[in-house]
Amino acid sequence: MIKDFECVQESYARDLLREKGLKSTTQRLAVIHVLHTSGKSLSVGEIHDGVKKLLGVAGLATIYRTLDIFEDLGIVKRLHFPDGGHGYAFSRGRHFHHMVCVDCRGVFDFPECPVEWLDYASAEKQGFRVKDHFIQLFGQCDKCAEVA
Amino acid sequence: MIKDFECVQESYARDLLREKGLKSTTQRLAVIHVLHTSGKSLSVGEIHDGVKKLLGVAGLATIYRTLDIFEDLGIVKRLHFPDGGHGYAFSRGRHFHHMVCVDCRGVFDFPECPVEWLDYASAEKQGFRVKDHFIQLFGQCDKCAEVA
DNA sequence: GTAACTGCAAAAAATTTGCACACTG
DNA sequence: CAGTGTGCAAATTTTTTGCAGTTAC
Repeated sequence: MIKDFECVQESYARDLLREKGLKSTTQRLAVIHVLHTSGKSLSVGEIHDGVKKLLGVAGLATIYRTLDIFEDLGIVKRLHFPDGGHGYAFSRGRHFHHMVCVDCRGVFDFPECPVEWLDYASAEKQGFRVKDHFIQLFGQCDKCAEVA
Repeated sequence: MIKDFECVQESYARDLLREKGLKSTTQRLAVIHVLHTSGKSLSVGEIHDGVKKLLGVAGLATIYRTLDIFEDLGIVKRLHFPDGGHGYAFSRGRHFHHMVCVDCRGVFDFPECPVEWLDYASAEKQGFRVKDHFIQLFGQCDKCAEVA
């Protein structure tokens, strides 16, 4: 087992996994470590590479399975990019929204949820009951703005 | 050329295509027809099947290319579903938001844009300039609510 | 006419599955 | 030690590409 993994997300993940009777394996913690040190959203391939660098070997299938679990647990969120691609990033929970820098794919919390402020009058007028939503903001972060 | 294609989206698409120097081919109009008659979001495969039924033959590659173009033009929007899948539906423009019924994948307009009501104070506090956003609401439509 | 398009078949990319072995709790 | 999880390789699924032959304008 590799030391130096400690971060908020790790202990949180350990707890959630334990609650569900799932195991905190080296590979799962490595995925967390990779996401943590990158500080941005990563593609499946990038996560796979990071875990391989950390552990020597890692099956791509394990990465997929791990990300599925983490997404269910709300630790991680699948983000969609304007170019059609997608990636994964930490999330503070299933119902948090994120801002993504289109240049570096860095991820920032977006604390407000504008949808909650909204009454669903127009939705109900169409006979639609809103149960959940997905929001993602695109833009440019500080650092990428400087470079440009 | 197949008759009976006429719908708002068709003439709109024809105009946009012409503006860009692109051609209103039978296949492109067929994609519009299929989306129009379905009245909901469809997977690439479903669109392909629909076009094949209409034209006899249709290359899958053409469907992909057509959807890419239509998405660029803002006629069509790629929607993401909670199960990880995705599909395409008509959009009134690049910046419209939609509600998707998780049962039938029907798509409804969501006229308000809650994000526009929002000041980006918290975003700017983090040094982030918001430039665009993606919103999708999930829920249940009238008909699916009755059945359930 | 001629550029833009198409279908096809092959290639590439992305994701899933089955299974024998390994590790966590 | 029991059941969960892993790596691997193969299977599947999804998307892209190159090209010779069409078609819209």
